[in-house]
Amino acid sequence: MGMQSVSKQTLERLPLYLNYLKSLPKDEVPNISATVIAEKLGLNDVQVRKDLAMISSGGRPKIGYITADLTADIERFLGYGNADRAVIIGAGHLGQALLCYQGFLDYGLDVVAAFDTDKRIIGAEFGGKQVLPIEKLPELCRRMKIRMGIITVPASAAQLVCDQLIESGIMAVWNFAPVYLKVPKDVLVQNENMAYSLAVLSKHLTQRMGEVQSAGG
Amino acid sequence: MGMQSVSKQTLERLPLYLNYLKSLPKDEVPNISATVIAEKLGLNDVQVRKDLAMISSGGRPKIGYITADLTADIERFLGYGNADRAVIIGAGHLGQALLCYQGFLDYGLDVVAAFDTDKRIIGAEFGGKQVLPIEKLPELCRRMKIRMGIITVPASAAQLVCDQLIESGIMAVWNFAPVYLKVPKDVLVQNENMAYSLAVLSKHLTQRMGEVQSAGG
DNA sequence: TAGATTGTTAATCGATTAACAATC
DNA sequence: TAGATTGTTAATCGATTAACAATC
Repeated sequence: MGMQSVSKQTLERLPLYLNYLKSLPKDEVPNISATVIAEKLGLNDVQVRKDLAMISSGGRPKIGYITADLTADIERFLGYGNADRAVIIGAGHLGQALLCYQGFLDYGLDVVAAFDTDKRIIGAEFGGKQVLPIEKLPELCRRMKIRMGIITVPASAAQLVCDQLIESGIMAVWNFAPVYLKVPKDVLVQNENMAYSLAVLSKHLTQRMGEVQSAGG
Repeated sequence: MGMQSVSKQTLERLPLYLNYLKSLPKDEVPNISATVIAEKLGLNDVQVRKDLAMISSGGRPKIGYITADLTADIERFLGYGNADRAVIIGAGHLGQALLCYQGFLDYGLDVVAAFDTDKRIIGAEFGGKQVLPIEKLPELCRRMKIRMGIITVPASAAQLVCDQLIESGIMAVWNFAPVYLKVPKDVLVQNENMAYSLAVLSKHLTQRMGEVQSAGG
């Protein structure tokens, strides 16, 4: 048990475990084993056990983990509960969708406002959150000690916006624009790059198609 | 050179290379080296060279690759050009945002329509694409030979929708719902799970904060 | 007890990186 | 030519998986 740093792979699996634990009928499954979690999620059981060992106070042989405690341990580790505040830059379709998404608070993210340069959209509200002029970004970030920025502008504007965010004190950038962003090494960029996903999906389809054709001919 | 199967990591880096190549001023950079690409994208040059060796006809010592040829090779490999057709299930905010996004065609994806169960939204158009009743899904998928489905429904409905997609002949699922989807092993699920990204970003912020505090105290 | 499950140590696997010969 | 760059072979690294003793 401990709050030591955890590999990126482990960090990405933790929400998956949490998600599964929360899907269990309440109070009906007091204990849960790594073996069962692994099986349900299509993973290796030792891997699950190692991941859980990093963040929980441990399970008991034959019995497994206490479901409620494990759930709480993962949530605490992921920082759900004390949400990070974030701003969105770019209030187009995607920005609006993210502004309206009510579920972020459950994942420890509190989107406080959006920024844009388009006068026609400044002042509008989406999901109860305002679109402000980009000029107000530095002051608001500093005043509210905001450390996360979400980039939903077109690719051509993304690096400029990223620079402005860093200038405003942001330490973590969630980038939805399909570009590589250059940042200082203490700033983390997480790319939600749809082109990556599409490449993987598309290649799978092409390969499947090839197989079917070879099998047929 | 060859169309052999490529690791997932390589597949995810290819759009990054392509993106960089396209950002170069047209006709002004006839040749490009793996060394330069690696430097600009913060990667190892041997890694870039190995990735490119999988899909290109090769570069020349001292000169590098022919920019235009390399660009074309990556696009061909990723299947840009002959787009995969896809349907979106769930025409809420995120579904609408994806329907409206004009850039998918550039990435080899042609979204043909959306489906929903909500009568108030059925018949509406977003980005020139219609929202149809979910009942019409199987027939349309079969008739148009659609093999990719995009899930943008709430978590609670995602597995049901996924089953319907597979029933309709879909082979690749792009899942935006924060749930693990159970599928036959010849179907590929690519999760665009924002909880993963948020976990990585949030942990970075927590660790940075810890460092700053230790440095200060 | 018997056996399921934990947690750890060792082996395997695959991706990244280093070293280097070939070449333009 | 000299040196930058390619492509390949070998070494390293880290994550996954297997093996196994401990334990409830």
